[in-house]
Amino acid sequence: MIPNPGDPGCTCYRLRQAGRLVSRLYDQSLAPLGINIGQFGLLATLSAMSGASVMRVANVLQMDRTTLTRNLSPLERLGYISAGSRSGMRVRALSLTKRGKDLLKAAKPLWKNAQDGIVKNLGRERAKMLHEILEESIDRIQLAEKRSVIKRSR
Amino acid sequence: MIPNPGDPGCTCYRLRQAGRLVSRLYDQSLAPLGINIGQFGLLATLSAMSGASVMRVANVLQMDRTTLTRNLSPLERLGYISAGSRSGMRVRALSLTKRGKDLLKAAKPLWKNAQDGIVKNLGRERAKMLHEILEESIDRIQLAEKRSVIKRSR
DNA sequence: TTTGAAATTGTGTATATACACGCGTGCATA
DNA sequence: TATGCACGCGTGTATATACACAATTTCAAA
Repeated sequence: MIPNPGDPGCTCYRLRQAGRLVSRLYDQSLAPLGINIGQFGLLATLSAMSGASVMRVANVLQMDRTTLTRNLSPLERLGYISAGSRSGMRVRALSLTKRGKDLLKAAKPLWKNAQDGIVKNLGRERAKMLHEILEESIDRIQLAEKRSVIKRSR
Repeated sequence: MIPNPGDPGCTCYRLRQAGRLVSRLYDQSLAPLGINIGQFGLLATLSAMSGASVMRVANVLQMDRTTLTRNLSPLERLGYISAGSRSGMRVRALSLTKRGKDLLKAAKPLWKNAQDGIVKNLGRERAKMLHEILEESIDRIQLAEKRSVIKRSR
Protein backbone atom coordinates (compact mmCIF):
# COMPACT_ATOMS: atom_id res chain seq x y z
CA MET A 1 0.00 0.00 0.00
CA ILE A 2 1.33 3.39 -0.94
CA PRO A 3 -0.85 6.19 0.44
CA ASN A 4 -0.99 9.52 -1.32
CA PRO A 5 -2.66 12.35 0.52
CA GLY A 6 -5.65 14.19 -0.87
CA ASP A 7 -7.77 13.70 -3.92
CA PRO A 8 -6.65 13.06 -6.63
CA GLY A 9 -3.30 12.56 -4.95
CA CYS A 10 -0.37 14.84 -4.33
CA THR A 11 1.98 15.45 -7.24
CA CYS A 12 4.70 16.63 -4.90
CA TYR A 13 4.46 13.60 -2.63
CA ARG A 14 5.02 11.25 -5.56
CA LEU A 15 7.83 13.32 -7.03
CA ARG A 16 9.70 13.33 -3.75
CA GLN A 17 9.07 9.66 -3.10
CA ALA A 18 10.34 8.75 -6.55
CA GLY A 19 13.26 11.14 -6.12
CA ARG A 20 14.40 9.44 -2.92
CA LEU A 21 14.02 5.95 -4.36
CA VAL A 22 15.82 6.71 -7.61
CA SER A 23 18.52 8.90 -6.06
CA ARG A 24 19.53 6.06 -3.76
CA LEU A 25 20.23 3.81 -6.75
CA TYR A 26 22.37 6.36 -8.54
CA ASP A 27 24.18 7.19 -5.30
CA GLN A 28 25.11 3.54 -4.81
CA SER A 29 26.44 3.33 -8.35
CA LEU A 30 28.59 6.45 -7.91
CA ALA A 31 29.76 5.66 -4.37
CA PRO A 32 33.11 4.13 -5.46
CA LEU A 33 34.16 7.57 -6.70
CA GLY A 34 33.05 9.33 -3.52
CA ILE A 35 30.33 11.45 -5.13
CA ASN A 36 26.55 11.30 -5.22
CA ILE A 37 24.10 11.91 -8.02
CA GLY A 38 23.54 15.52 -7.02
CA GLN A 39 27.23 16.23 -7.29
CA PHE A 40 27.49 14.32 -10.56
CA GLY A 41 24.66 16.37 -11.99
CA LEU A 42 26.26 19.58 -10.80
CA LEU A 43 29.60 18.66 -12.38
CA ALA A 44 27.86 17.80 -15.65
CA THR A 45 25.93 21.06 -15.58
CA LEU A 46 29.05 23.11 -14.92
CA SER A 47 30.77 21.26 -17.72
CA ALA A 48 28.01 22.43 -20.06
CA MET A 49 27.89 25.99 -18.64
CA SER A 50 31.54 26.74 -18.02
CA GLY A 51 32.06 30.26 -16.71
CA ALA A 52 28.44 30.79 -15.61
CA SER A 53 27.52 32.61 -12.41
CA VAL A 54 26.04 31.09 -9.26
CA MET A 55 22.71 32.69 -10.01
CA ARG A 56 22.48 31.41 -13.58
CA VAL A 57 23.40 27.86 -12.65
CA ALA A 58 20.96 27.91 -9.74
CA ASN A 59 18.20 29.04 -12.09
CA VAL A 60 18.90 26.24 -14.52
CA LEU A 61 18.90 23.64 -11.77
CA GLN A 62 15.75 25.11 -10.22
CA MET A 63 17.76 25.27 -7.03
CA ASP A 64 17.81 28.06 -4.51
CA ARG A 65 20.86 30.22 -5.06
CA THR A 66 22.08 29.65 -1.51
CA THR A 67 21.64 25.91 -1.85
CA LEU A 68 23.96 25.92 -4.82
CA THR A 69 26.53 27.88 -2.81
CA ARG A 70 26.48 25.15 -0.15
CA ASN A 71 26.63 22.37 -2.73
CA LEU A 72 29.63 23.94 -4.41
CA SER A 73 31.55 23.94 -1.16
CA PRO A 74 32.61 20.27 -0.90
CA LEU A 75 33.39 20.09 -4.62
CA GLU A 76 35.53 23.20 -4.32
CA ARG A 77 37.28 21.85 -1.24
CA LEU A 78 38.15 18.64 -3.10
CA GLY A 79 39.49 20.64 -6.03
CA TYR A 80 36.91 19.59 -8.60
CA ILE A 81 35.69 23.07 -9.43
CA SER A 82 37.14 26.53 -9.52
CA ALA A 83 34.93 29.42 -8.51
CA GLY A 84 36.92 32.57 -9.10
CA SER A 85 36.98 35.50 -6.74
CA ARG A 86 35.44 34.59 -3.44
CA SER A 87 36.21 37.96 -1.90
CA GLY A 88 34.18 41.04 -2.56
CA MET A 89 31.00 39.28 -3.62
CA ARG A 90 31.78 39.82 -7.24
CA VAL A 91 30.20 37.63 -9.87
CA ARG A 92 31.80 34.23 -9.54
CA ALA A 93 32.70 32.36 -12.71
CA LEU A 94 32.15 28.66 -12.07
CA SER A 95 34.07 26.02 -14.00
CA LEU A 96 35.52 22.53 -13.69
CA THR A 97 39.19 22.04 -12.90
CA LYS A 98 41.19 19.36 -14.68
CA ARG A 99 40.57 17.11 -11.68
CA GLY A 100 36.87 17.83 -12.04
CA LYS A 101 36.81 17.00 -15.72
CA ASP A 102 38.69 13.77 -15.07
CA LEU A 103 36.28 12.83 -12.31
CA LEU A 104 33.29 13.53 -14.52
CA LYS A 105 34.74 11.37 -17.27
CA ALA A 106 35.43 8.54 -14.81
CA ALA A 107 31.94 8.83 -13.31
CA LYS A 108 30.04 8.61 -16.57
CA PRO A 109 30.19 4.81 -16.90
CA LEU A 110 28.98 4.42 -13.30
CA TRP A 111 26.14 6.85 -13.98
CA LYS A 112 25.34 4.96 -17.17
CA ASN A 113 25.00 1.71 -15.22
CA ALA A 114 22.44 3.27 -12.91
CA GLN A 115 20.61 4.94 -15.78
CA ASP A 116 20.50 1.71 -17.79
CA GLY A 117 19.15 -0.08 -14.73
CA ILE A 118 16.32 2.42 -14.46
CA VAL A 119 15.49 2.20 -18.16
CA LYS A 120 15.51 -1.58 -17.97
CA ASN A 121 13.14 -1.60 -15.02
CA LEU A 122 10.76 0.94 -16.50
CA GLY A 123 10.98 -0.25 -20.08
CA ARG A 124 12.42 1.98 -22.76
CA GLU A 125 9.03 3.39 -23.72
CA ARG A 126 7.93 4.30 -20.21
CA ALA A 127 11.31 5.83 -19.39
CA LYS A 128 11.08 8.02 -22.45
CA MET A 129 7.57 9.09 -21.53
CA LEU A 130 8.66 9.89 -17.98
CA HIS A 131 11.42 12.12 -19.28
CA GLU A 132 9.14 13.90 -21.69
CA ILE A 133 6.39 14.56 -19.20
CA LEU A 134 8.86 15.73 -16.55
CA GLU A 135 10.49 18.17 -18.94
CA GLU A 136 7.16 19.42 -20.21
CA SER A 137 5.90 19.84 -16.65
CA ILE A 138 9.00 21.71 -15.54
CA ASP A 139 8.74 24.04 -18.52
CA ARG A 140 5.08 24.79 -17.89
CA ILE A 141 5.50 25.47 -14.19
CA GLN A 142 8.53 27.67 -14.79
CA LEU A 143 6.63 29.62 -17.41
CA ALA A 144 3.65 30.12 -15.12
CA GLU A 145 5.95 31.26 -12.33
CA LYS A 146 7.61 33.78 -14.61
CA ARG A 147 4.25 35.16 -15.74
CA SER A 148 2.97 35.50 -12.19
CA VAL A 149 6.12 37.39 -11.17
CA ILE A 150 5.57 39.83 -14.03
CA LYS A 151 1.95 40.23 -13.10
CA ARG A 152 2.80 40.86 -9.45
CA SER A 153 5.36 43.51 -10.33
CA ARG A 154 2.83 45.71 -12.14
CA MET B 1 18.33 25.92 -21.83
CA ILE B 2 18.01 23.06 -19.40
CA PRO B 3 20.95 20.68 -19.67
CA ASN B 4 20.52 17.05 -18.75
CA PRO B 5 23.66 14.96 -18.45
CA GLY B 6 24.25 11.87 -20.56
CA ASP B 7 22.35 10.27 -23.34
CA PRO B 8 19.37 9.92 -23.37
CA GLY B 9 19.30 12.13 -20.28
CA CYS B 10 19.31 11.40 -16.57
CA THR B 11 16.04 10.31 -15.03
CA CYS B 12 17.28 11.21 -11.57
CA TYR B 13 18.39 14.70 -12.57
CA ARG B 14 14.93 15.51 -13.88
CA LEU B 15 13.14 13.99 -10.92
CA ARG B 16 15.19 16.02 -8.48
CA GLN B 17 14.88 19.20 -10.50
CA ALA B 18 11.11 18.81 -10.68
CA GLY B 19 11.02 17.90 -7.00
CA ARG B 20 12.76 21.11 -5.99
CA LEU B 21 10.62 23.27 -8.24
CA VAL B 22 7.33 21.74 -7.17
CA SER B 23 8.22 21.43 -3.49
CA ARG B 24 8.90 25.16 -3.32
CA LEU B 25 5.35 25.92 -4.47
CA TYR B 26 3.71 23.64 -1.94
CA ASP B 27 6.00 24.94 0.79
CA GLN B 28 4.91 28.51 0.09
CA SER B 29 1.27 27.51 0.25
CA LEU B 30 1.71 25.74 3.59
CA ALA B 31 4.02 28.35 5.13
CA PRO B 32 1.23 30.17 7.05
CA LEU B 33 0.80 27.03 9.17
CA GLY B 34 4.52 26.65 9.80
CA ILE B 35 4.92 23.32 8.03
CA ASN B 36 6.37 22.25 4.70
CA ILE B 37 5.15 19.72 2.15
CA GLY B 38 7.35 16.96 3.54
CA GLN B 39 5.81 17.39 6.96
CA PHE B 40 2.32 17.60 5.50
CA GLY B 41 2.89 14.35 3.63
CA LEU B 42 4.23 12.69 6.75
CA LEU B 43 1.23 13.78 8.80
CA ALA B 44 -1.12 12.49 6.09
CA THR B 45 0.75 9.20 5.93
CA LEU B 46 0.66 8.73 9.68
CA SER B 47 -3.04 9.55 9.63
CA ALA B 48 -3.52 6.66 7.19
CA MET B 49 -1.17 4.29 9.04
CA SER B 50 -1.91 5.04 12.66
CA GLY B 51 0.11 2.82 15.00
CA ALA B 52 2.68 1.77 12.42
CA SER B 53 6.37 1.37 13.26
CA VAL B 54 9.20 3.62 12.09
CA MET B 55 10.44 0.94 9.75
CA ARG B 56 7.09 0.35 8.08
CA VAL B 57 6.38 4.03 7.52
CA ALA B 58 9.90 4.56 6.18
CA ASN B 59 9.38 1.71 3.72
CA VAL B 60 6.14 3.18 2.48
CA LEU B 61 7.69 6.61 2.00
CA GLN B 62 10.77 5.09 0.36
CA MET B 63 12.72 7.00 2.97
CA ASP B 64 15.73 5.82 4.90
CA ARG B 65 14.69 4.70 8.36
CA THR B 66 17.04 7.15 10.03
CA THR B 67 15.77 10.00 7.89
CA LEU B 68 12.27 9.35 9.13
CA THR B 69 13.53 9.41 12.71
CA ARG B 70 14.98 12.89 12.12
CA ASN B 71 11.85 14.10 10.35
CA LEU B 72 9.66 12.93 13.20
CA SER B 73 11.66 14.98 15.66
CA PRO B 74 10.31 18.50 15.00
CA LEU B 75 6.74 17.21 14.65
CA GLU B 76 7.08 15.39 17.95
CA ARG B 77 8.59 18.44 19.62
CA LEU B 78 5.63 20.55 18.47
CA GLY B 79 3.19 17.98 19.78
CA TYR B 80 1.73 16.92 16.44
CA ILE B 81 2.61 13.25 16.74
CA SER B 82 3.01 10.74 19.52
CA ALA B 83 5.68 8.10 19.14
CA GLY B 84 5.32 5.77 22.09
CA SER B 85 8.18 4.31 24.13
CA ARG B 86 11.41 6.06 23.31
CA SER B 87 13.34 4.15 25.97
CA GLY B 88 14.55 0.61 25.45
CA MET B 89 14.50 0.83 21.66
CA ARG B 90 11.30 -1.08 21.48
CA VAL B 91 9.04 -0.88 18.45
CA ARG B 92 7.60 2.63 18.37
CA ALA B 93 3.94 3.06 17.50
CA LEU B 94 3.54 6.28 15.54
CA SER B 95 0.30 8.23 15.51
CA LEU B 96 -1.14 11.73 15.29
CA THR B 97 -2.14 13.62 18.41
CA LYS B 98 -5.31 15.69 18.48
CA ARG B 99 -3.19 18.73 17.68
CA GLY B 100 -1.74 16.83 14.76
CA LYS B 101 -5.13 15.87 13.41
CA ASP B 102 -6.35 19.45 13.72
CA LEU B 103 -3.27 20.74 11.93
CA LEU B 104 -3.71 18.25 9.12
CA LYS B 105 -7.32 19.28 8.71
CA ALA B 106 -6.38 22.97 8.65
CA ALA B 107 -3.56 22.33 6.17
CA LYS B 108 -5.64 20.46 3.61
CA PRO B 109 -7.15 23.57 1.96
CA LEU B 110 -3.68 25.13 1.66
CA TRP B 111 -2.35 21.94 0.15
CA LYS B 112 -5.33 21.85 -2.21
CA ASN B 113 -4.52 25.33 -3.45
CA ALA B 114 -1.01 24.28 -4.38
CA GLN B 115 -2.19 21.03 -5.91
CA ASP B 116 -4.87 22.80 -7.95
CA GLY B 117 -2.25 25.25 -9.16
CA ILE B 118 -0.07 22.41 -10.40
CA VAL B 119 -2.97 20.67 -12.13
CA LYS B 120 -3.97 23.93 -13.76
CA ASN B 121 -0.47 24.55 -15.06
CA LEU B 122 0.03 21.03 -16.33
CA GLY B 123 -3.49 20.49 -17.58
CA ARG B 124 -5.69 17.85 -16.03
CA GLU B 125 -4.70 15.20 -18.55
CA ARG B 126 -0.96 15.67 -18.18
CA ALA B 127 -1.18 15.80 -14.40
CA LYS B 128 -3.05 12.52 -14.39
CA MET B 129 -0.47 10.95 -16.68
CA LEU B 130 2.36 12.20 -14.50
CA HIS B 131 0.78 10.60 -11.44
CA GLU B 132 0.22 7.32 -13.22
CA ILE B 133 3.69 7.05 -14.66
CA LEU B 134 5.31 8.01 -11.35
CA GLU B 135 3.33 5.38 -9.47
CA GLU B 136 3.99 2.74 -12.08
CA SER B 137 7.70 3.60 -12.07
CA ILE B 138 7.95 3.48 -8.29
CA ASP B 139 6.21 0.11 -8.23
CA ARG B 140 8.50 -1.36 -10.87
CA ILE B 141 11.72 -0.14 -9.27
CA GLN B 142 10.62 -1.32 -5.84
CA LEU B 143 9.76 -4.73 -7.26
CA ALA B 144 13.10 -5.02 -9.02
CA GLU B 145 14.92 -4.02 -5.82
CA LYS B 146 13.05 -6.66 -3.85
CA ARG B 147 13.89 -9.35 -6.37
CA SER B 148 17.56 -8.44 -6.42
CA VAL B 149 17.73 -8.59 -2.62
CA ILE B 150 16.24 -12.07 -2.68
CA LYS B 151 18.69 -13.14 -5.37
CA ARG B 152 21.63 -11.76 -3.41
CA SER B 153 20.59 -13.54 -0.22
CA ARG B 154 20.81 -17.00 -1.80
C1' DT C 1 30.18 63.78 -7.94
C1' DT C 2 26.84 61.83 -5.07
C1' DT C 3 23.18 58.95 -4.18
C1' DG C 4 20.30 55.32 -4.58
C1' DA C 5 18.43 51.24 -6.47
C1' DA C 6 19.25 46.73 -8.75
C1' DA C 7 22.09 42.79 -9.07
C1' DT C 8 25.12 39.23 -7.05
C1' DT C 9 26.79 36.90 -3.41
C1' DG C 10 27.47 34.81 1.42
C1' DT C 11 26.01 33.39 6.36
C1' DG C 12 22.80 31.91 10.20
C1' DT C 13 19.40 28.73 11.11
C1' DA C 14 16.28 24.87 10.47
C1' DT C 15 14.83 20.89 8.29
C1' DA C 16 15.81 16.80 4.79
C1' DT C 17 18.50 12.86 3.44
C1' DA C 18 21.31 8.74 4.02
C1' DC C 19 25.38 5.89 5.42
C1' DA C 20 28.23 3.75 9.22
C1' DC C 21 28.01 2.27 13.65
C1' DG C 22 26.33 0.74 18.05
C1' DC C 23 22.65 -0.74 21.34
C1' DG C 24 18.86 -3.38 23.15
C1' DT C 25 15.10 -7.02 22.52
C1' DG C 26 13.49 -11.35 21.56
C1' DC C 27 13.59 -15.78 19.60
C1' DA C 28 15.70 -20.00 17.91
C1' DT C 29 19.07 -23.34 18.44
C1' DA C 30 22.91 -25.65 20.60
C1' DT D 1 20.21 -22.34 30.13
C1' DA D 2 23.30 -20.11 27.20
C1' DT D 3 24.45 -17.96 23.06
C1' DG D 4 24.07 -16.06 19.08
C1' DC D 5 21.66 -13.96 15.34
C1' DA D 6 17.86 -11.23 13.25
C1' DC D 7 15.31 -7.20 13.93
C1' DG D 8 13.99 -2.49 15.26
C1' DC D 9 15.95 1.88 16.72
C1' DG D 10 18.90 5.97 17.60
C1' DT D 11 23.24 8.87 17.01
C1' DG D 12 27.40 10.82 14.62
C1' DT D 13 28.65 12.83 10.51
C1' DA D 14 28.22 14.79 5.95
C1' DT D 15 25.74 16.69 2.33
C1' DA D 16 21.06 18.86 0.47
C1' DT D 17 17.60 22.36 0.64
C1' DA D 18 15.66 26.94 1.34
C1' DC D 19 14.31 31.24 3.89
C1' DA D 20 15.70 35.59 6.32
C1' DC D 21 19.16 38.77 6.62
C1' DA D 22 23.32 41.26 5.47
C1' DA D 23 27.16 42.88 2.59
C1' DT D 24 29.41 44.40 -1.76
C1' DT D 25 29.40 45.89 -6.39
C1' DT D 26 27.71 48.30 -10.30
C1' DC D 27 25.44 51.53 -12.78
C1' DA D 28 22.18 55.06 -13.72
C1' DA D 29 20.02 59.22 -12.38
C1' DA D 30 20.02 63.43 -9.69
